[in-house]
Amino acid sequence: MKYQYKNEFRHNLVEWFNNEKRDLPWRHTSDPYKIWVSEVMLQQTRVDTVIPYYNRFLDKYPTIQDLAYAPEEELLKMWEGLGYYSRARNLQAGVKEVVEKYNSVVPDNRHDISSLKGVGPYTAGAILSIAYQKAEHAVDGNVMRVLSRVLLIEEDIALPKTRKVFEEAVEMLIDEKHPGDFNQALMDLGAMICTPTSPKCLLCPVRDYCIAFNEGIADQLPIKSKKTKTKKVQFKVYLAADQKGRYLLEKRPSEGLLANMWQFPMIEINENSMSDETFKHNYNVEIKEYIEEQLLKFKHVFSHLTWEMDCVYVLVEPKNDLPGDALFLTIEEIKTLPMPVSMLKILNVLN
DNA sequence: AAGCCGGGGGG
DNA sequence: CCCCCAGGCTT
Repeated sequence: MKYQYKNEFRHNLVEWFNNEKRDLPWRHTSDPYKIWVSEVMLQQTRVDTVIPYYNRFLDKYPTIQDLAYAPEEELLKMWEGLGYYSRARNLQAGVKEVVEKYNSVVPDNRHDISSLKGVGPYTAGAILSIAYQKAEHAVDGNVMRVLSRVLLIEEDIALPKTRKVFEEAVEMLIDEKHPGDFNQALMDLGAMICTPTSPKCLLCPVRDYCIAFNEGIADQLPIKSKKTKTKKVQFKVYLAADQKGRYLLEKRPSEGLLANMWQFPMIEINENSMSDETFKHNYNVEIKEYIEEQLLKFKHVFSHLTWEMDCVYVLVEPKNDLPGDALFLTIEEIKTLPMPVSMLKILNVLN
């Protein structure tokens, strides 16, 4: 596979980047640890969302050792609202491994860095190219979109095997002298010019070298097959206060959706089960009084799932020991726990 | 290869 | 309503 204009393409792209690049917090450092943090936060997450999290996170954990030994609950609280919470746990596991097995020095080769928890092909290439100036590919959604247009690649980017096509394309095109700038230039171009819909081709620094633009089909690329099917689940959520005005909270299981995050008790609504009976049975409590039959009702949307939440406010009295993962807490205590956004919406009503 | 894993912004 | 976002892990 050859591309006769690659030298000009490369030059124009990096030149554009030097003039137009966004001023982002992680572009003020070359610390591999900080680049690593930014790349993990940016997985499936927009730049504007990440910026405040990134600043707060590195203020709390300025060095790799600070993060390696942070309490998980505190770590999750710092990640609260970002989503994909396993990223935080995997990041800490990877960081801890670097501290203990690599003398706190982030590996500078693809083999070793890829062995770290949470570091996949993209993140490995991003850290290696940006922090260490290694000529490594870093193929993300932006890069696939840009190069599918420039090189008229019509493979389905939803298929895992397609990534290899783009990795080879980057290896062909990459600026060996400025690999970090080259990779980031592709991402900035994808974010600012070569956007998913309505690409601003007239402002594009490499449109002369873009096959799709010259054929007038840039807006038809990339090809992506996957479609999302979203399920609905109904829950009755119990804001259950005891005599002292504390609320019943529980910690979610250590695996699966929203692992280890805290929530108000919620019972899935089935056709053939009574939610209140299940609630009383599961938590060993008696419902003394219904304060609010419908305190709050809302939908919370995930990627593949929608929770339909029906929240009630009840006064309860413990009849026996609570389950091991549940306890009564004051509002102030609740606010220190990591909770998913769905639960923060409910917590806000209590104030 | 396909499913799971959050949340938000934009068309 | 839809899609997509500086993806990775598990099965």
